[in-house]
Amino acid sequence: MLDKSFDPQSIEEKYYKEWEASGVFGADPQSSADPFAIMMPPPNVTGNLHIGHALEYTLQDVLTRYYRMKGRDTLWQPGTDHASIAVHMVLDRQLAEEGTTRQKLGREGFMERAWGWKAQCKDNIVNQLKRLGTTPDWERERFTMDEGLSKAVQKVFIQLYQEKLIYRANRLVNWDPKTQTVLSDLEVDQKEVKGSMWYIDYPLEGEQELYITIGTTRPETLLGDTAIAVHPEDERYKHLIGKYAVVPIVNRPIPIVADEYCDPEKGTGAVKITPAHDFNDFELGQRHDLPVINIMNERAEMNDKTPSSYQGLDRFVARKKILKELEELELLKERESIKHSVPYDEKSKTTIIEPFLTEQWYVDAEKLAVPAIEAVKDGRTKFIPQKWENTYFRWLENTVPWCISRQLWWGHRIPAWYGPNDEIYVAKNEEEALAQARESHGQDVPLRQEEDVLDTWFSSALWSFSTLGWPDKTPELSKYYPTDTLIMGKDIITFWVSRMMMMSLHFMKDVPFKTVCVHGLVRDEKGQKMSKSKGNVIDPLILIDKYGTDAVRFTLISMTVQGRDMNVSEQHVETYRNFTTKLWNVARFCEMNGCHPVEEFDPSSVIDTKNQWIISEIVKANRLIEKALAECKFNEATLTLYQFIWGTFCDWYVELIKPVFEQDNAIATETRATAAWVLDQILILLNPFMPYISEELYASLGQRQGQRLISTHWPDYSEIQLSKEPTEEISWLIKIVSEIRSVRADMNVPAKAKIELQYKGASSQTIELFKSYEAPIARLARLKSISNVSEAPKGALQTIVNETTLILPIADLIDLDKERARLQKEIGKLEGEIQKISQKLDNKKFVTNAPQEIVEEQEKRKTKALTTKEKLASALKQLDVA
RNA sequence: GGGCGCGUAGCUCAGUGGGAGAGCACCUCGGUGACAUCGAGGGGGUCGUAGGUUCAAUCCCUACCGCGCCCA
Repeated sequence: MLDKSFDPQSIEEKYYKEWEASGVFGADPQSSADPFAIMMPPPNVTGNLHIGHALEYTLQDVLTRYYRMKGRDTLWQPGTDHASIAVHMVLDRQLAEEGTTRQKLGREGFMERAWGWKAQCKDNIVNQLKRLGTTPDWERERFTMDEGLSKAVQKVFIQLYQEKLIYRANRLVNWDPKTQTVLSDLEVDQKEVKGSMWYIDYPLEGEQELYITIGTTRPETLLGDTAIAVHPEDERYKHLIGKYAVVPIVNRPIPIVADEYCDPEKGTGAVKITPAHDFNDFELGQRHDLPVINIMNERAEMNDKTPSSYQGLDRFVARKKILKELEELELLKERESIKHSVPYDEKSKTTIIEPFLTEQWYVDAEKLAVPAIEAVKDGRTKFIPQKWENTYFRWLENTVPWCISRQLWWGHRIPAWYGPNDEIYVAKNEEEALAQARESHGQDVPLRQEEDVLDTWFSSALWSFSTLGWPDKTPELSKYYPTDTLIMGKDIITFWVSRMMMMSLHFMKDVPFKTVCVHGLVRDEKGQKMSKSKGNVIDPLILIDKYGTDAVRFTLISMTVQGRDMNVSEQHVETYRNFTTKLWNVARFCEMNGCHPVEEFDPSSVIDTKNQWIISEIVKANRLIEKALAECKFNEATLTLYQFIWGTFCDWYVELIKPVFEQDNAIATETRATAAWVLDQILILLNPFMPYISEELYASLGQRQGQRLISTHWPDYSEIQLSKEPTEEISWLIKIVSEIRSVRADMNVPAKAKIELQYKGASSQTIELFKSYEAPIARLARLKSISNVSEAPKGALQTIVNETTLILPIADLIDLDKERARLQKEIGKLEGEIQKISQKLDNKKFVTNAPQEIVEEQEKRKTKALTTKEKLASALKQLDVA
């Protein structure tokens, strides 16, 4: 006997262990079954999984469980990502708290510590995933810095270098002075902030008291100025082009050049040019062949190219000093408050990124992008929803060289060595590099290994094939590649999807996945992004502790509207927790009434209409679920389940069959078997979404001979014969009962009162229906009798269902004025409807142009409304007579 | 500045070229034998605004207003 309510805590761990031990999570490359493969987007080893992860992995688990039940050989490939810069930030913070730095610790010591951190973090993540009930193939778990994956990274790097798709170049880059590494364009966030525009006079060379005034937001870079630029058509400055101005403080003469980049409307129309510290200035500098003076070191402090009083000063301290000095020189004209965008690092969003001139490694992303764009254009990879293809195209079509080196330690060290003349040898190991060097030098020369590591996304880009064993030719690779579905957040389409597409197409000559299903972000109940600083973060484990895994999963899935952000609150979880309770209790009902699964039960041979009806309803529900999952419309699948289980099975079917169990006959036997079968089907269909409660109920309700729900087959209902009569009959019954309930409630008939029902005007068919459903109607509508009459008695409530007038002769219980008002209101509604339809039907154009069936439908509706109205009117009249 | 998305019931949101939906909240009734984490019933929306296409627009098109995101 089931307990009074469902207690998720008591069973989740037990079942997870059982599932895992049964080996059902494992893919089998040797099996002949069709594969279904999903790559888990590897979470960063930086801390806990948040609710967004919970959503993403739940969706993947739903598909994995679903296709597994459908008999596919399912591979859900799990793993974690080393997240180079994020781990550095975590560890740097830890080290700072201990009063040390990674530099003091040294590369090896730091790496040891990072591996320790990774181990701890990874265990935590795996445990969280298990608490979510997810079923990836844990045996195949990978980490981006595993030996195998590192081998793949190395091979890719070397090959791309040989193909000249990786090269080294000295360029202006985004520099993070805090972590002291370069960042790619994608890792930089432009933030709109309040700032100042300072107007500074630059004296004209060889002139007395003549100045050109420039506007700048970064006065400290003045020390690195190499020109002033104006628009060639700007009348104010035309005469100055070709002349020289003098940089204040350093007294360096710099040319005044003409360039269309200058906006005469902005500031004074004249701008200072600092090629080493601004991207636009850098390009302008190249056009005009200007010198590039780098005035900062890697900590963004003033370097030895600046006056000695500035050397070693932080860029913002230097700014203050410059401004003060300019003021003293009376060259600072004014300060204007403005809003402008400032580059911050994408990870911590606190460090201002400095444009900085350095030598770095680049991938020629423009070339690799071409096949990646093509593969989506021709449909080899499809995005769901399709609109995200625009994001993908826009980025790839405008992509810039991908800067892949990072001045960090945690990551894949770039397999390159430098010779005595800084020439480059890219090789698998030092030995091979030495051999290369020996060849070109004719003798052994000392080599220096590249210190930098690769951008984390470089290894993530290989995830879809490196995890399957590439570069080796493995059975996994041939069976599961290309994978089927990738599910990830809209925020990493550019970071990850596009790069996986580029790398996969280059190395595998095929797309990494056929479908990319993009989900939105999880926000709090007010629609705000969750963040630790706002304190609105929802920890999935706390929700799970409180409401159970199933409720949390079902909530997240239900809120997933394709590609749209979702606002999640605890109240939602409560709703679906209530749903588990409901399911639990209906299972209890079945159990208490002896509904046990009958092995040889054949849904097609059922004869009772109610049973035929519920079978056809679940067949329909299953169709909707399958369609929804095929289209990644997860919320439609859960909505279907919710409505079927609660709104159809519990609210109507169970209520309808209660009277059946008062007797013990063939129909009761059939009904018990049907109820048990339908409940079983419910549990199977629900399993991918709510794995625990379904598994528990499945085990409790029948003799399963060790068969677990997780390894049960998804049903195939194609053999079941469906006729439409049961649906029509039960819909009629539901309408009758609902109508009587509604009238009773409106008229304040006491809920307990068992009243009489009379009806008139019924067709012979309807009379038959009243006879065969007398018991359930009487029970559900709280009636003591049902009889066919030719005339309604005085003072009776009347209401219409189809052609039939329902009569409740309870004059003593009701308020006649109220009844009059109710009838008038109903008649009013109908009149409105009739008018609307008539307008359409009177329109000749409508009748000629609209499809025939639409016109007929409108005519039918009108006729029906008219008859109902007439009947209500006569009921009203009779009330007045009485 | 460029691109994208969103404005539907008090709230959160589904949905559709031909009769406006769900959950929550709210109101009324109900301690009945699966379930008060419940049951029955109910109120509540000129589907952002203005045009256009169409026999027909909440849905398609255009403009505008408001909100959000991405990219510069």
